[in-house]
Amino acid sequence: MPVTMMDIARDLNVSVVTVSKVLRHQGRISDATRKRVLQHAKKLNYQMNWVARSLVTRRTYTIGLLLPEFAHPFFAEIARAVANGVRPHGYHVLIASFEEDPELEASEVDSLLARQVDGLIIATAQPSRQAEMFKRVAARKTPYVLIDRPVSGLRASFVGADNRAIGRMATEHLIARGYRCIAHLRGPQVGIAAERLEGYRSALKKGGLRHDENYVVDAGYTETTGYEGMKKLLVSNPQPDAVFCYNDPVAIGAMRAIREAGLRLPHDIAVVGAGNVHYNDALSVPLTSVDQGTCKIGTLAAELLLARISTNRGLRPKKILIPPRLVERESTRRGCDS
Amino acid sequence: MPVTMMDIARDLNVSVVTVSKVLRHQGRISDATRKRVLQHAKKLNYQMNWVARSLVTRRTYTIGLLLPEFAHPFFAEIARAVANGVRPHGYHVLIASFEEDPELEASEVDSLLARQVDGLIIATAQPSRQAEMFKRVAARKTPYVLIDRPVSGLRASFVGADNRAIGRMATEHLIARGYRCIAHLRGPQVGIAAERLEGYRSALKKGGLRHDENYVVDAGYTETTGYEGMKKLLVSNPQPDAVFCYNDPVAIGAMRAIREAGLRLPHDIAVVGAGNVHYNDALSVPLTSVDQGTCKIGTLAAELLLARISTNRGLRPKKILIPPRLVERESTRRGCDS
DNA sequence: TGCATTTGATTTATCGTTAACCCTCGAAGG
DNA sequence: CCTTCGAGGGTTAACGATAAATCAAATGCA
Repeated sequence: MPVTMMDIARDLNVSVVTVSKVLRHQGRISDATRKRVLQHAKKLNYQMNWVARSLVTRRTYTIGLLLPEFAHPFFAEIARAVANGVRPHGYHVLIASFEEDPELEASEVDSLLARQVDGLIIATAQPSRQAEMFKRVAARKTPYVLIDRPVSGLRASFVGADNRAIGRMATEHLIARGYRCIAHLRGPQVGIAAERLEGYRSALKKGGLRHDENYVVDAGYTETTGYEGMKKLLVSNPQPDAVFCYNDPVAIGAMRAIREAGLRLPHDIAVVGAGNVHYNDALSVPLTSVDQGTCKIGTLAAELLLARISTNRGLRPKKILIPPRLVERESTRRGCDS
Repeated sequence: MPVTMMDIARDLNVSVVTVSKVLRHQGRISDATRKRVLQHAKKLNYQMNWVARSLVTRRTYTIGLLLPEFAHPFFAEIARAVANGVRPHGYHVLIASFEEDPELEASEVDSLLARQVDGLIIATAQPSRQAEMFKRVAARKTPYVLIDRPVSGLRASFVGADNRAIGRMATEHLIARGYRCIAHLRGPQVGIAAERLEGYRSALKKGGLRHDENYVVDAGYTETTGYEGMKKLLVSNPQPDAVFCYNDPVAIGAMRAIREAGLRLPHDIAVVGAGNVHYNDALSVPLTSVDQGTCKIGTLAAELLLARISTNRGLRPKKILIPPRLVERESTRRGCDS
């Protein structure tokens, strides 16, 4: 029912190809006919049928964005950056979230491939060594870029935070502020958490501080688990005077536990988070946090992917680590209030 | 390069149509050939080319989701609900954000239509009476559902919060808790804010309280503007003992202003927000808020749209208002601490 | 046996565009 | 006058699927 090139062609007594050429600014067309076509197209309010075009050009100008979960502010911001990054180049974004379910993830990847996306950006939840899914993507020669969660042993482009640096920076900050007994609420048993832990350790070592294994407690990645984790830390002896938390929600949970224990923040215990979510300022004690450059991750991933798409091969995988940035707030400012 | 139906057909000495029928579970096919086709398809790792299918069936199984902005938790959650809502029906979501720019919005709508989406879900920023964009959508007979922001005078389906009820519920709650001098930090000059204001007024009236125009102050929709707005309210005479805020960020800003003025919360002034963002619990004084059923908005919009798509016409526009729900926290619990 | 019906598959014609090649006509050049 | 060439188009054949119609062989039924 919508207007097609044929409608224009018929009305103007020219061939469909001529119309197509005009609309693509391609081929030799006289100014006269070009004008007529353009004018009539506008009059009929013609809109390209991208499905038809895609079929023949084999390009959809669509990229797939596969995320574990959108509601999370981190991924939401990435989605935003990706969409804004590809728009100027005429691309659109087909999103899919898989709620941290690896099987759903794989099936969504297949769907996106079937829809002929030109490229994929994935924050994967595939268990390591399970490269089956990526093989299928590679088999189609569809370019893809991993974000946030690297997959060891996979020759693929990657953009993510420098988690070691995050751990190091947070811990060094605490040391610089004079804290000496620094604990860590670590995240779930995956690569990211391990790297942040490693950064924490290396900073302690470099600062000449003893590393006590009791000061590292599993705390998941939510506020609740952070709260629980902190309660465990509070009974250790000696009580830590600072905590580096896996992420901001964990830090928020930890702060609640600290307050409930009747301790003052940051006077008795300082807290650093990671992620720098935008409401950190609004907390009772604004939270010092390591910003992981979320927006940049999305932007760079988009850039990288578009580069892969246009120069269709020859490029070797590129890994980009975004350097973190410390945003200091009240939760680590002992110097100021005591 | 990818495997096509023709590859399968050639290998098996059957026609392409036979393959197509098997894959669609349609038409009469003997068990023998069905099995052969299925087996060979799996062996070649065949994946449907949805672009080709869409061209002939005129259905892309793709819906467009147009949002003013994704990073906002409200819209992020809606996106999530929509995606999860349509997935079981085989649909995918093409997203576009327009950063509150009406012109960009219109151009994105055109792009999505050109990509032949089966339907659209839009949280529009088109100025009222500017239905040009919607006319183009309607001209294509592409079903669409508006969310969150209604457009007056447009015969279109809509799903959103019941803003009058939100204003009423928040205010009634304050009245029930014994507050008598209730102010309102209102949002920007659009429909939503006006309705919440209206709800606020009607609750005051119903509660037999006098309505003082000085108690209604513009406060935008961000924390900063909320902070500024509250400072103005604090110098009014008599000082209000409760504030209903347009949304949670505004409420957070207001709470900061209250604290900075040396007043206790909720003892001296109570605060209610709206939106019930998920970090309200983590604030210094957990914020009472009116939940607007964000998730439900997305889910229902998806449902409604799919219904329009499948029964292609005859349905008259349907407007759904999600009834709000009050979530009480510390910020309005005077009874408890005094 | 003869004719209608069912079964299982094939043929043909799109869907709306683009790629690749072909055609025509007038002007230029020898 | 004949050839050549380029400008300005047109023709034909995909792209990878589905819809609709058709067909041959097997089956049913009187």
